[in-house]
Amino acid sequence: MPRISLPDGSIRNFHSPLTVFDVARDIGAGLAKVAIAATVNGELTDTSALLEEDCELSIVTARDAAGLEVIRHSTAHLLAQAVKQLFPEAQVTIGPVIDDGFYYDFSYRPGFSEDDLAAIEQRMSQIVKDDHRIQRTLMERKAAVEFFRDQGEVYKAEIIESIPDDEELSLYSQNGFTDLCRGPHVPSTGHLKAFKLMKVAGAYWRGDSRNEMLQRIYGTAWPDKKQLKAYLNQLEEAARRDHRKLGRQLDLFHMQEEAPGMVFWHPRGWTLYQILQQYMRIEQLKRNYLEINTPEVVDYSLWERSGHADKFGDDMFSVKSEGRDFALKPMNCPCHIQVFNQGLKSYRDLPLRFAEFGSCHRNELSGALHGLMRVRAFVQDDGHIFCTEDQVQNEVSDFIDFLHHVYLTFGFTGIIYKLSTRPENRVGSDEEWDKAEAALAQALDSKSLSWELNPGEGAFYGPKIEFSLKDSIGRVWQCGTMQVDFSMPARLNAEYVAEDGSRKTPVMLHRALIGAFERFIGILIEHWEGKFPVWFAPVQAVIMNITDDQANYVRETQETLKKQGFRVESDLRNEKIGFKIRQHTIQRIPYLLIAGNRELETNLVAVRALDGEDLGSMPVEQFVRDYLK
RNA sequence: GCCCACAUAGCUCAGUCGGUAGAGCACUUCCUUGGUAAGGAAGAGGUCACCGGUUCAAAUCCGGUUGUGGGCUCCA
Repeated sequence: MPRISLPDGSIRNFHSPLTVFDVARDIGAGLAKVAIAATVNGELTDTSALLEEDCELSIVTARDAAGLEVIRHSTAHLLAQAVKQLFPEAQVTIGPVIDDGFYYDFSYRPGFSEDDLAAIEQRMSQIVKDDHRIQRTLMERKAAVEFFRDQGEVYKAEIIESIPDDEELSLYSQNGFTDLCRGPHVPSTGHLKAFKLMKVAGAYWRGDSRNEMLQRIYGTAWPDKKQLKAYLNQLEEAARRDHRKLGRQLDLFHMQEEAPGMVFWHPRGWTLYQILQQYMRIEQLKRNYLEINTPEVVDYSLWERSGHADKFGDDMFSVKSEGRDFALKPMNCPCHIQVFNQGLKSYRDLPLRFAEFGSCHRNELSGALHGLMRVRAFVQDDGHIFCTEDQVQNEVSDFIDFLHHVYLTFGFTGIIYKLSTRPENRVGSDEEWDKAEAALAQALDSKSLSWELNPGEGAFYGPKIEFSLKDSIGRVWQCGTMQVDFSMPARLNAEYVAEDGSRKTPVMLHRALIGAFERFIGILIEHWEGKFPVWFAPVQAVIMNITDDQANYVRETQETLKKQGFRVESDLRNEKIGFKIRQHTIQRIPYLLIAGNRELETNLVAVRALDGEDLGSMPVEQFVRDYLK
């Protein structure tokens, strides 16, 4: 007779055998209806699970976070069932839960079109309406492999074969459709009330581009229609913040077919770029960086010596001139070593910090390009620190502080930290890797940052920390980086004279805070939704007249502000003031200054903030003091 | 590069059954000189991304190329 403890502290006794569902029904018919899973002694299970011993039980419904995951997982199975009904020759593979929904990968040579999605979704709704029971069964591994192979499901069979021998295999069946799955799942298909198939995409089997490309169908699922609708609205909202859209609306930049993956910056966008660069220049000078500049077109032999030609040759743009082969630099490091190598360096010179706003070109795969976020020509806030091994941790620590200072200036809080460690193919000794990985991890830990480990994802020359930010729809983009390099200084003969007079090879740290200006500005546009703070706004204020009488006053006032270095435009067009305000508000100008006869006579300007707030009339000097500075 | 879509005026988009293109905004000119998110009128503007095919006839159907978007892979 099991004793069941419930979350409210009560204990109920039952005669076994009984299931989770029985308990839920005992508590109330309403609960039994909405129960989709349960936790038994903290472990998530199906409502059909048998309770044979004393346990702590909590019924899971769609309202629980765990319940939502179950719903999404079950919706993925629902999708697979619908696909198998409509396209019997399609093979199932995997169908996991992801943020906001799920996907399922199928092997289906003809491929799915977007029209197919509508038909599949319709079939899914029908299966939900029929409310089929979902049943769990256990099977031995060998039998399971045979079971799926018999059905022609070679991918499933392959998955099962890769599962360890001792693990229990569970299968879930709904109206004749059976899938391998750890579960748990909702009790019946009728519990899946709000879902939508979002898109079809290709995805390589097991994430390897040498494998077959599968057909992936993405979907979203929610406890109810209202939440589904809210989610879809939220997506539309995010699309409004898209930097490509705002880039056009705010006249910041454009791209065109003749230069794929490269940016034409317009006056306002280039102003953003310059403000960001000037800000970074001042901040790094404060921290003892020495700014340099190096060539963009460099003889191919340097890339051969640095190792780039070997590993990244396809990604480099090359140029031939007078029979010589050149390449556009894909990164700045080899050039920085050339500067380091001029003149004999002493240990007293270390750490030596070079910085460059380095213009790089990389011939990225066409399919990888993405607005400002992934381009073929970009400028990095690149820097290389030449130092001794003992100086590494301190430099890394200072760098993280620097990065936090910069990111906080822009209001970024959700920074994602990843530590990528030694890959299989690498240079350097295990001792060096141990030391460098430990230095990076300790620098992160000493600041109490929570970071993810990316095992095996480091560069061949050393481990790295990646600092990433999210765009408006939650896509993660790497911006900052800190990499330890054991290889390149030696390859390119960098050395310094140590205390004992011997020649030693310095460690090189590659580092960037914002990463690429293009990407960072893309993220900033979305982060601020184009409403830049006044210090960053390409146009800080527009001053406008009401009638022609104030035209000269407006011109003079604009001149006064421009002479003080502020970015101010005037609007003297023969238009009503409401029209001008509307246009400049849409352009997200932080302050609008209005001059009518009242202001002309009193030598004031009427100030309106972007949010519409009337800040009153004031002398220009007061506006500068209170709002521009 | 691979999978799925898309490409019409400067921008946002419509264009049915294949019969040589349309709206709003923006632009130019004129009227209007006004007080905090769109004053009025007229005008100009398109080799329907590009190349080829089918057809008496192609923005429309078919094939290819380029670019863009969403994914996958990649991102030194």
